[in-house]
Amino acid sequence: MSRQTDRAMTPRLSRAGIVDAALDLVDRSGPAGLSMRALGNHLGVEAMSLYRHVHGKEDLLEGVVDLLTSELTEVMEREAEEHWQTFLQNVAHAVREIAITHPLAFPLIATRHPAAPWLRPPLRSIEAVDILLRVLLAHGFSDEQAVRAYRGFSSFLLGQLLLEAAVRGADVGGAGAASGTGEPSFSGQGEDDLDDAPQVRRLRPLLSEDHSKEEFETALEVLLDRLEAELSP
Amino acid sequence: MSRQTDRAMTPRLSRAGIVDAALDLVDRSGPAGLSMRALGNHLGVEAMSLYRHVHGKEDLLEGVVDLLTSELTEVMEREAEEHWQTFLQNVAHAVREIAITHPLAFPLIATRHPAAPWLRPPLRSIEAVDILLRVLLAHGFSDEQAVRAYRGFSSFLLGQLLLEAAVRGADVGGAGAASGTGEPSFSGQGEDDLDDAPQVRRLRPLLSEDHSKEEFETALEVLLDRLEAELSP
DNA sequence: ACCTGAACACCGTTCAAGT
DNA sequence: ACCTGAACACCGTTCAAGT
Repeated sequence: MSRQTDRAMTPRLSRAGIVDAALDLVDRSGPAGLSMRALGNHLGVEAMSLYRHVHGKEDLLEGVVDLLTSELTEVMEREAEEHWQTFLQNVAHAVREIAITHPLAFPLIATRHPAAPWLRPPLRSIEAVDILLRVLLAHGFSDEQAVRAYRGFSSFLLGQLLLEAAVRGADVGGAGAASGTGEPSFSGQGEDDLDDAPQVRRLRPLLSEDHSKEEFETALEVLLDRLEAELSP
Repeated sequence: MSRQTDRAMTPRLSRAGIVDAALDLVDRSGPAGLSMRALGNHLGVEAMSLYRHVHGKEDLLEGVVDLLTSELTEVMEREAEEHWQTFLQNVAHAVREIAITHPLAFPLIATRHPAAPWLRPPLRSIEAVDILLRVLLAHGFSDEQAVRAYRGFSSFLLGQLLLEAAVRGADVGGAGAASGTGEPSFSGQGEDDLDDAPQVRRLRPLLSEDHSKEEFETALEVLLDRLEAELSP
């Protein structure tokens, strides 16, 4: 039927291909839109076939998270020789890039239980954490300072980017809600509750402005300044 | 059969009771452990009966989040006359209390799409945001400063508490994994990968220490100081 | 070696029917 | 008025069977 080499059937499925397709599905319709059956369908195959290449849905999601963060580890390896401030800047921007290009998938990175208790999302691999600690230690951080910096850095990234991803994810499609059909122009279901919230009503334009880029940059600056101050008091 | 008043059957089910039970289930086994059928079972009733009192699972989860945050709004109302720094301190501690007592449920607050785009978790009600803005404005914050403070405050809470809840949630039961039976003493599946991560291995004791309380307090201090500096430059 | 059909134990949800 | 049985369209996962 289809073209194939003489002896062996080229396998139509592979773990990498399956994980790619899974990320694709999540990007389009969120984690709720990812089912083994929908994924099989998307790949032109029955759902059961996936189990040859992936240990189950849990493993599949793990694969998606790894795919998202693998790029990040590469950045970290590449930038490991930079000054620690430049390094953290570039890592932060790389994580933000992931959050922005995959707003519906980013919560997976944040929310799924990491393999070890001292792995703090969004840095989810031992390798990544090791590089980060190594860079800090190489620039004069004590053990305690390096660990504290790691903690502050991860908290900062998570808080900032989860909220930014939520806003962008809502634009893309949110929790799989159909948009366009249905209510004609009902711009949110808490619209009249604003009568009891005069400040929110008055400041609505300001509250709706998107300053995520600048906020991220200045919050990152603040964090780096604080780390530097703690480093050489 | 069972005791009842003369005329009317006292309804065995109510929205509040259902939502209470749902939170109970989530607290015990995480969001994955909450199904309409399991919840019905837990309440001694068929799953279909729940639909009289709750619009569906989505609405049920909304109810759980509201239940978790209702206490928070009360705190905010009670503390609205305090100085803005005291107010933010007390609100922050109230949110942390929720994260600590409901570590498996807290991600719901963080991750579920809020009703309006300018509602930033973990502050999920218009009322709560309005109180916060009002307090800040009453103490000399400009509109822009108040909105910026609101954004910084929510990012801080989310990053800090989501990570703290994740750690505590893993102890409680995590993603519904059975603990105790199974592998005898296999303390985590990335144990030998530590060969390639010398810093992580060396610093493992330090990385495993839990300083979430102090970190929360000092990060909160830093945030408040920054807001104060911005307020009167 | 790889994919599939059939099957099992679950989901959320609806609706006519019972009391 | 409130709860239920039966049913529908979905899930994840297993396993013997097909090619």
